[in-house]
Amino acid sequence: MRRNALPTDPKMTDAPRAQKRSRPVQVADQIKRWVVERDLRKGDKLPNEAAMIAQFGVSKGTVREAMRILEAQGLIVTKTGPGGGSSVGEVSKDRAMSLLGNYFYFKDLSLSDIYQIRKVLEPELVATLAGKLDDETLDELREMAHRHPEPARTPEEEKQQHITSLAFHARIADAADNELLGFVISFMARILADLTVYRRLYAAPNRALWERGRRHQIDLVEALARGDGQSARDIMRSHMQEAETMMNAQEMKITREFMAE
Amino acid sequence: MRRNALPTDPKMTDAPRAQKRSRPVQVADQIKRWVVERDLRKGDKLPNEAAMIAQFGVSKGTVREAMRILEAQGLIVTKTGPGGGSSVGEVSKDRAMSLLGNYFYFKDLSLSDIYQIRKVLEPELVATLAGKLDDETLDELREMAHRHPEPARTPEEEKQQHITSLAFHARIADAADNELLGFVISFMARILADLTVYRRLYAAPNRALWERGRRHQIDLVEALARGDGQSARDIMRSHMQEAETMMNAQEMKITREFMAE
DNA sequence: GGTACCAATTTATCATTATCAATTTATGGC
DNA sequence: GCCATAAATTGATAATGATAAATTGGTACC
Repeated sequence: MRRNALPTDPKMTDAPRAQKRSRPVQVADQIKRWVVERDLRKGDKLPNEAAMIAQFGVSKGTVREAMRILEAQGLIVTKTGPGGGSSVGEVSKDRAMSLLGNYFYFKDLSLSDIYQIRKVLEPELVATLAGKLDDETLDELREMAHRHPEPARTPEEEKQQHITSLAFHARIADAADNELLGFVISFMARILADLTVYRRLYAAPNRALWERGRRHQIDLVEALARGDGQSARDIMRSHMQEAETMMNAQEMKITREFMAE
Repeated sequence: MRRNALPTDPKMTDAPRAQKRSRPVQVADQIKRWVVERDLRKGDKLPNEAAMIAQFGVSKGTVREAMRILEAQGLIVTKTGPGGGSSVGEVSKDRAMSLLGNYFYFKDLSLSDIYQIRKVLEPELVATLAGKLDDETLDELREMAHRHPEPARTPEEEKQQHITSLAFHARIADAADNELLGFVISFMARILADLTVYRRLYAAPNRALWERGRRHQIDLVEALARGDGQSARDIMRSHMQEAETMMNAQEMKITREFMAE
């Protein structure tokens, strides 16, 4: 299947274009078009600096600034030395999350915002994933679900357990066939994981609550393993409901760092 | 409330860092940190080129490349002239969508992927929005719902109707309190809108089907206006179900352009 | 003759410096 | 007030050298 196309220039038409935008940006857009026209894929090489200088009739500095633009967007990678130069580089999930994180840096997301979405998306995901996970993935999930057999006794342990739990959800998301669904869920897990660096999320929960959360994960993996989508959906729903309750019980200002790549 | 923080550098620790990454990237990261430390906001000014050259001890070209990196990510804007220079610029929704679109360029999303998510998110959104929209927004929605009183007679009209319908959904998403929820829904609407540029999405639908779709939108606006969240949710669910059916009836390869900023 | 190593060469990008052009705000004359 | 001009700032080019890494080629060893 042919792929999607890169965004080059929306607002301006072709004739009066080329004005008002800096040369590096124009060159970057031309390179994007060049890549799309040829349907280049990850690893395919671009012309080297000298060739671009000649082709676009701009200076070396301009070409380099254009390359930094494309590099910052994750679209190319550049290497020095013989056989080096720039080549098309698939945008990594990490980078995409960082760039999206920059957008939400200014947005003051709340925990309830995130849980409103988790509550509906995560059950949907596990329902479609039931019976489709390979043994290796299931084993990984089992390991994570069983990793902490006792409630945390220190804030450090608690933080570690929380991170493991988020990694559990992210691992499921990574297995999604639906890339968009998987991405959104992973993104939320990452936001939540970043938060724990700066603030303790869970207040000392009682043992019964903790045990229910653990059971949820364990039961979920087995429902996924035996292909029981409906059970998986129900368990996840219940799990999300409970997690949200715990979150809401906390003082919950969101203080997130700009995400790192 | 304090805001989230920018991603500077995850993988490397502080000591052995600063190696292996190009100077422009290092400078860009330092500027990010500088911005976060001072909690600068949109419009706040950064030091000018000359000052940065002095502060970081690098050449003008390096500083400029660093600026292009930050600019490409939407984090700064730069102006020439007296009183010009670079300043912090809130990442726009459009740019965030473009950058995210670059990621999915390589991912071969299918229509059913998108509808799997729309089916659960859009009903959730309208349920929380019922009774909370101002009159101006409601009027806009009414206008869009009523804009095409007759089924399309030509492919051009049909495309226009489809775009209006997606704008309807995007308009609702823009009104969301939950910025993440609104963003994801808008993003999906934009992907779908881009698709129509290259391919006719709807096959000649029968009049009854078309009329039901129109009714859905009209009824939805009124449910939102009178604050009836449950009805709004049900209507949207039904609407998504029907739209998905129409989509699935089509040959549906996804061929999207790289999104433009 | 082949193979493993190591140094020199070559091919790229990386980075600096110097200089001038373009743009836009500020200023001063009227 | 208006308009021309100056000043401040980024934009762009050219020339030069530094740095990184793959290739080449030589050499010793078996």
